[in-house]
Amino acid sequence: MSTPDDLKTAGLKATMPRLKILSLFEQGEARHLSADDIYNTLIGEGFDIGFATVYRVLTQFEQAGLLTRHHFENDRSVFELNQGGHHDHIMCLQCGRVEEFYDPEIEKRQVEAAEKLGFTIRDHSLYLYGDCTRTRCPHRK
Amino acid sequence: MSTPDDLKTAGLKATMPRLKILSLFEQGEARHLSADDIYNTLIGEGFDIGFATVYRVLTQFEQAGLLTRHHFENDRSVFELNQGGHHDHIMCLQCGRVEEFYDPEIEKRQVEAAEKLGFTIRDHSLYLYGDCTRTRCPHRK
DNA sequence: ATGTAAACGATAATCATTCTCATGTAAAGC
DNA sequence: GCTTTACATGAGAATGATTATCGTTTACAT
Ligand SMILES: [Mn+2]
Ligand SMILES: [Mn+2]
Ligand SMILES: [Zn+2]
Ligand SMILES: [Zn+2]
Repeated sequence: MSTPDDLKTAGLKATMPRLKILSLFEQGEARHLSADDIYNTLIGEGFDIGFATVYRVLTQFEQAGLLTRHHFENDRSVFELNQGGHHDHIMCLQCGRVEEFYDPEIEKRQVEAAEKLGFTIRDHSLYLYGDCTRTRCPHRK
Repeated sequence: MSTPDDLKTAGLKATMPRLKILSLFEQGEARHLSADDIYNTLIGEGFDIGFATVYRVLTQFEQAGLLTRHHFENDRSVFELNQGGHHDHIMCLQCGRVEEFYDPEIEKRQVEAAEKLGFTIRDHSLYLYGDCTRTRCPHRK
């Protein structure tokens, strides 16, 4: 559960929609949530909320540094709680499962590649797409 | 300029819209073109074409292996001719300039990271975002 | 408790992309 | 060259995610 102070610290008023949304991430059912996921979960719990609020709050949380927004290769954004530091993602094209990884050598070489071209990196995105190699993908939908 | 055979080889009828679009990439004014870029350029040249055709043809070219589709961190897709092999991209957040790079070590480590997680990579996307370090960004809009 | 600026939710608007469908055309066969 | 026909095209509607608008509600400082 998230506490009102989590929001106040981030410079945001502690409103009910914000607390509910932050809680969804903190209680950790799933690490990567879309606006749609959040809207449907909260409506399903009987909490009255609108898409406008969901999108507004997600953007505010991103700007406040509470969440990171990801653009996988489909059309919608997913969000993830900022905890445990930066990492990159791999998604199974069969079942949609997402796993995380971090390779400091890749990170370093990204900076170097940018420098060689006269750029200073501010951000980057790295997504791998593939298939679970297990005989039967355990997450097949 | 593109020749009808370029299309026939790819298993596509040599129609006027397809030839025009492929030529835009081959004559190389810009390496990275959006559907909007293509539509506006052709309309500007007095050639009558619709967005439906532009999007349809771009998808066909992608499936035929003639083009690669890129999703930068904005909302629209850009396309690039498949020549010279795979590479990744860095975009200037100030002026939108795009440069290309390729680091075999990064590529190798991506495959290894995937293997460790039990995945076989089929595709990946790596985009760096930053600023031109030159005193005055030469491409500022 | 009250006042006020901020936040909310319903709904309309955007915008890139895709779909529908009536018409046009490339190229295969005569 | 001329038909045939399956495939391609362009206009415009539809889609789907996200954003903007706006009247109402609420957090919270006074
Ligand atoms: Mn990374
Ligand atoms: Mn790459
Ligand atoms: Zn899988
Ligand atoms: Zn620049």
